Amino acid sequence: MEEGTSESPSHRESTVDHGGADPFQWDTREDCQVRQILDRIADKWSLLVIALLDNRRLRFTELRREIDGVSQRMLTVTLRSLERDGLVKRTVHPVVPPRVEYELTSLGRTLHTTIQSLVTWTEAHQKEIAAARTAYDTRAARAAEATTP
Amino acid sequence: MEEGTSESPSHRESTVDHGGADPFQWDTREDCQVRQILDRIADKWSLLVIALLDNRRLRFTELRREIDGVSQRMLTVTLRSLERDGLVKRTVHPVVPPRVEYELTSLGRTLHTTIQSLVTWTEAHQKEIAAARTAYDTRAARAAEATTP
DNA sequence: CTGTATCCTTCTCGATACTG
DNA sequence: CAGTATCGAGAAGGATACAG
Repeated sequence: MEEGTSESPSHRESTVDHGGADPFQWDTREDCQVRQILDRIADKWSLLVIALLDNRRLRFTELRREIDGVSQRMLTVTLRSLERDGLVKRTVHPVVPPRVEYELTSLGRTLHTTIQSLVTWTEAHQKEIAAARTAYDTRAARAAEATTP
Repeated sequence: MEEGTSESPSHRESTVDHGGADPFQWDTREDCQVRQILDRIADKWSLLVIALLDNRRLRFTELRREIDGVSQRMLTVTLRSLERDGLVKRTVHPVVPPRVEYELTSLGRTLHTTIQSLVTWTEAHQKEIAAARTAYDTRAARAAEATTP
């Protein structure tokens, strides 16, 4: 597998070294911890997997069917990453044909809860964002039309 | 500019159409609203910009200096996206040389607040995640060594 | 100073084929 | 059923040059 490991090829230590006493200081470095988590939950499929696994155990094919559009490859890669991070538990039943089930770990469930606040924010503000986009695009269009009348 | 517009080339309406009464139903579609917001804050630089702009007005060059590693191009692209979404306000002072200042909008500040819960979660669980990764990698290494002794 | 335009490299992801 | 392996298209992002 050529990806999915994301074993930070960085030259710097990943451990945060806040200079002061600030409990939560944003990290301007590229290998920031928050960025790593965000990259995980914001990639194309992880969010959906975490959502669908909420309080359920699902088989590979069930996930694949529910997600609609995910390739076999990407579902595998996504699940491996989530498993590696301890967010998803993978259970292989030694039967034939193989039966593999996925479920959130307790850590995964706490992340799910946290993500909900983001979902809530999005639900609450999507109108504003849509409006801002429209306004911006309208202004941009008018500016372009002023340059080329 | 070949990017940054992200004018959803989707064939479907973006407005959410939950079938039932669930206040927050996850959307399995690709053009899900939450995904759009996540893509914004999880791209390589937006999170840092939002973080640095917290309660401050900064000039282009000041942002560039503070972010460390961002290219001129990507800072511009990032700021334009954030501005388009109504998260950042751009103020041009008609002087020469030009002076442009950026600050969070009130919408941007609420997003900043929301993101903090994710930062908090990350701070609280980064040890667990690191441990999970180590454990997974160790298991994987042992498995590989068992196949090729 | 604050951008925009272009080129070019790197990475991601999907399609496809094959396996235990 | 649940993957793994390989390949290629396209997007993202950095370097560089130029402009108002």
